[in-house]
Amino acid sequence: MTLKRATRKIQLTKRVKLADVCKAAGVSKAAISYVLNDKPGVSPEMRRKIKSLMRKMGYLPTPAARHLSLARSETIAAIFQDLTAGWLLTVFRGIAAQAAESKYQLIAALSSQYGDEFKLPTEVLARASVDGFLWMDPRVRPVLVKRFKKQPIPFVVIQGHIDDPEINTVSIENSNGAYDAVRHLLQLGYRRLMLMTGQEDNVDSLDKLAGARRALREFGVTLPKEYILNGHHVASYAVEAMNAFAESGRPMPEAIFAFNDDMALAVLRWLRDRRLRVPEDVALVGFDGVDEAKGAELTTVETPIREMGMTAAKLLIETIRTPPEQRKSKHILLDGHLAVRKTCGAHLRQPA
Amino acid sequence: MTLKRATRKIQLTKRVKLADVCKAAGVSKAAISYVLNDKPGVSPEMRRKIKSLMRKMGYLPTPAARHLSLARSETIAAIFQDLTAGWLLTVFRGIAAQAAESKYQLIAALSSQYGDEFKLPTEVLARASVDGFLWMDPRVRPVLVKRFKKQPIPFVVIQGHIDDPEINTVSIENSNGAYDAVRHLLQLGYRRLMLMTGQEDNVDSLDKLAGARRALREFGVTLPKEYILNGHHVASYAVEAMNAFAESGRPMPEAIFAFNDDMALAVLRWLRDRRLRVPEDVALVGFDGVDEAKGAELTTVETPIREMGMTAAKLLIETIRTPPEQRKSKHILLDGHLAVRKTCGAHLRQPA
DNA sequence: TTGAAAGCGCTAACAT
DNA sequence: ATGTTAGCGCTTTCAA
Repeated sequence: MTLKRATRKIQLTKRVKLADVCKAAGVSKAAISYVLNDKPGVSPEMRRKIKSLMRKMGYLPTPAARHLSLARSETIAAIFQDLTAGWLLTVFRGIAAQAAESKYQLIAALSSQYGDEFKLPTEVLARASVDGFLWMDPRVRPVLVKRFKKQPIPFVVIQGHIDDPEINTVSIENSNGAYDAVRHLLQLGYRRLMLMTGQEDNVDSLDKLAGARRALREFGVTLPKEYILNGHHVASYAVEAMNAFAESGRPMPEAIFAFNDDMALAVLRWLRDRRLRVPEDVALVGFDGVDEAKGAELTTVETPIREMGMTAAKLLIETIRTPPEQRKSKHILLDGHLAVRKTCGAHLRQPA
Repeated sequence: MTLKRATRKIQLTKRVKLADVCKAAGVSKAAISYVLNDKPGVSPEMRRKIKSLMRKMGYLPTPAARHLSLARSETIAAIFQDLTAGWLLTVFRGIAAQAAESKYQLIAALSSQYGDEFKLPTEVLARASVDGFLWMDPRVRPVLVKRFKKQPIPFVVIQGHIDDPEINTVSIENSNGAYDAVRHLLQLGYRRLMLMTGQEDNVDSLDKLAGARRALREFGVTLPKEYILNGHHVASYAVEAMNAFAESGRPMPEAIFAFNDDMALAVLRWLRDRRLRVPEDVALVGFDGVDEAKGAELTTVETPIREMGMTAAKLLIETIRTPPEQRKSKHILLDGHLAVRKTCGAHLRQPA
């Protein structure tokens, strides 16, 4: 690390405040405030004069004073356990886009540094001027959430499986999407299926499993438990699971439904590394609709991840803008839909 | 989109304020404030009593009031043009980690929605209670930055190539890193080299080019301009450039130095798709040290991206905590270092 | 150890 | 159209 120390000191101007401008302009504070907030009550010429004076003096209103006076900061916080590429980043960018659109500032609070899933929201509420917050943490549990209901500050839980009528939630629907994916495979004639799931206690994974099971039941297909692999929703685990499966010597499935695209893409690579053709030898369907899926021609359940972020932010801001006594909480569920591409083999089995 | 409308209204508790607690406790506001801020001046028993009372009444101090009173919010803003996976996300997470470590809140401001590179910082300063900001935008120019020097709020420019002694900057060193990479290739005996650069006017790219040229000069090697390809620092452009080069019919280079890993990895795939062995037929070196480079055994100039974010945040917070009249600006330059792996062929040419 | 009161810099109701 | 002034909810000095 190279370090140059600059010698000259930074120039110092004391902060100009509203009172200074008002003195210089020879008008009252109210007039300045009106100009600042584009409100009527000031003559056009005075308005111009004040504006140019503010610019000349380098006046910038102190947000904290506005926040206190107005009792709102037009700032929201997004609370995430972590922010990694892919899913989470997409949700976050959706939130950021909607916040900007609604002229709100966005505080990013990552709990990876805090450990406790309760501490972070508490910390943010205590230290930051926020009008509300978005909460996206797979660890949030109804009990936890209840403790925040007492605060008179609104929040929205994202993909949190909280079934409390008093709490705003936005989630992506899992069960029907998984149902569609499996039904699609069954309709194409595949019978020996494999599921690559998320962790056993992951609610999203359980929902997808339920959907998959529903489709299997409708087609009267039974799935031996050896063909349900736990990939933890993570590519490397999926590969391990495939390796273990291969060693077991069981016949390869005709088709695989992976509960997310990360795993599906890993499985795709795994299969091709072993000279298995996709979809000719093994068909494959994923879930999520991440960007890479398109390039890989992966058939997958495309879900509106970015929209979920935007929707959650919009819902939060709407709630903030609604007088407390008129607020009603909403549960918004966003549906995915099957995007049929090459890896499921539909183009081979149902020629147009 | 399915929408369930919950019927029960959210329970409403009016916000408890300091005055309420002080009335309930039968003490003055000062006492409450002391307890709140862990300051002396209150007897232990009273302190306990007040604490339990605050909890019971669900009292949370209003941050905006603190901010105004203290003239600081312990909040900083990170201003990015956009937040995408890879480099930018890594910088951002470094910032977030350091902010959390220093107990600062972090505002994420993305200019993708604003367009103008000047508007966003202005907007943030006007609307958010921030004590300072980090500015990471390849479009920042010295003129632009000068306009913010007048504000009495500190900021740090990240990877911005601002050579102003009064402005704090943190950047990653490009030229020496590129020099090391090219010298390494030359030392291994390669002579017909190729450079895959960033955009012509990109300062980072120009710095790397200068470093590369310096190494070439030292070895007396001249590089025909046909072997300097413009990959715009982007994978897809790099592939296009390789395609165009292949069509030209010129002999393939013995070694390629790509100015970032995204391009290097793309080139790696391109080469292998054409049955060219790396490093046996063509050696390859990248720049950045992204996560994927390790898996691909890519020799690359590893740069401390995350550290840059952390360092910038730390510098900003230090500046904030320094009385204005004592502030001195710093220019911090973080060095990368060559990580020798398989794609440069060192293990073949210099057997241990 | 405790309390009273003067800010912090703005907004907005009210008076002129 | 413009000025006056009482908050907003906290911190902190000063006096008791």
